[in-house]
Amino acid sequence: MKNNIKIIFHIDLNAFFASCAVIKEPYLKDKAFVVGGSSTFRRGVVSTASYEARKLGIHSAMNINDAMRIFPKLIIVPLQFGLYQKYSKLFFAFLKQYSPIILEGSIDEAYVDMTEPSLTKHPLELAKEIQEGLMREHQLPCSIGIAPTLFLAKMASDMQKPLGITVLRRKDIVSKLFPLPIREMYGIGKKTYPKLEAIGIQTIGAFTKPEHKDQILSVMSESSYHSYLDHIMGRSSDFIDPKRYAIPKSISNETTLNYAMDESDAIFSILVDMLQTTHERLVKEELVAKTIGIKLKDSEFITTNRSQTLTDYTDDYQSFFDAMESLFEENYHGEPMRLVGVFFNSVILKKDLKKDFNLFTYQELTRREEQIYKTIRKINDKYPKSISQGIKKTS
DNA sequence: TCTGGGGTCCTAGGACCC
DNA sequence: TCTGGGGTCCTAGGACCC
Repeated sequence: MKNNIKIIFHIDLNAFFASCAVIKEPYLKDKAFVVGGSSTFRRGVVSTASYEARKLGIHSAMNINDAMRIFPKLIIVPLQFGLYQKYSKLFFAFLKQYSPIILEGSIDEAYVDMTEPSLTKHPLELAKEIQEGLMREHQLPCSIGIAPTLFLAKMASDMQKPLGITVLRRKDIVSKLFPLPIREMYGIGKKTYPKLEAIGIQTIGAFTKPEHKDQILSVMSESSYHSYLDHIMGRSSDFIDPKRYAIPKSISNETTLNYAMDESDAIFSILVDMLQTTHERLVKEELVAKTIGIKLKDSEFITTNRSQTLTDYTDDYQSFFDAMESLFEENYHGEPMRLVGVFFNSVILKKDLKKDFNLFTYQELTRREEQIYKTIRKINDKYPKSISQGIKKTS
């Protein structure tokens, strides 16, 4: 058992893109609207629905056309990423007033270690202050989960929306977490929950029953099973690493085409455009990458990724271009494509490059040295006397 | 109903080396 | 002579999340 129980807050901005839209266009307040889509091409999906739209049965990931069919007077607000970035920054800056130990879970959610602040003020009071402060200063409604681990805090913040505050202690797990449908568990997605439901696991509580273990192992690996079990029982991580996600591990750019395109030159020129914009971002953020790849989706929406790892980390455009060109030539054979994209993998900070390289050389030298010593030891074992005599001579 | 775009993490197999 | 196991890197794909 842990001696020091941590107090982790998970703070989730409610309908974040919709909240930003209302800040910018106050007339949207209390209206049924959605953010997302690309109305000019009549394609795309709902990114975020306002709470009024949700009452009508409109939800995120829904096709815009379907949403319009439900409510023809639905207002469609285009995505404005600059706006979200701006309010996201204000959100995290606001939280830093309470604790420096913050993990940016995504653009609109944060994990904060509130153990220290809770020594002088009750966690519930702190949560109320944060919730009211975000609303008063930035017009951003949020839900807050308070728990001893990151996972439990995340589950707790989901329990009351909007504007909820939920405490989930280890002793509350059976009463508050166990009754939830298994599909509401963070990490269980649309592929896994039907499998679990099919074998009779309907709730999070049922998942934990020892007599169900064998059945569950028929639909997932033993390591996944134990990791989910640890999450549920409050045995997973309570450590917040602010540096996690600070540097991207990959960056990418992709686009869905309006129709299935099969002109090789046209597809390649789109790829070149995407390489340019992705490469610009790489340089702007002072990153280097080692792997470049292309992503293609055919008219059946079957995805193919093809990548190539270069000999070294680099930000040299021509190297990426050449690799991309050969990947395209080797893998594209004239099929109609609905989506094309470019991605960089194995991304690191440019300033870490020297360090990494030195580390590599160091490891390489160490490895060679060890080999040499091994060889010497072998010889030593074979001819102990002559070698020791030799050493004596030289010393 | 023809289906976004940007990410993270995990797994598994093959190649290669020791 | 045959066989083996472990570690690391690369590639591809899948699941999941916002």
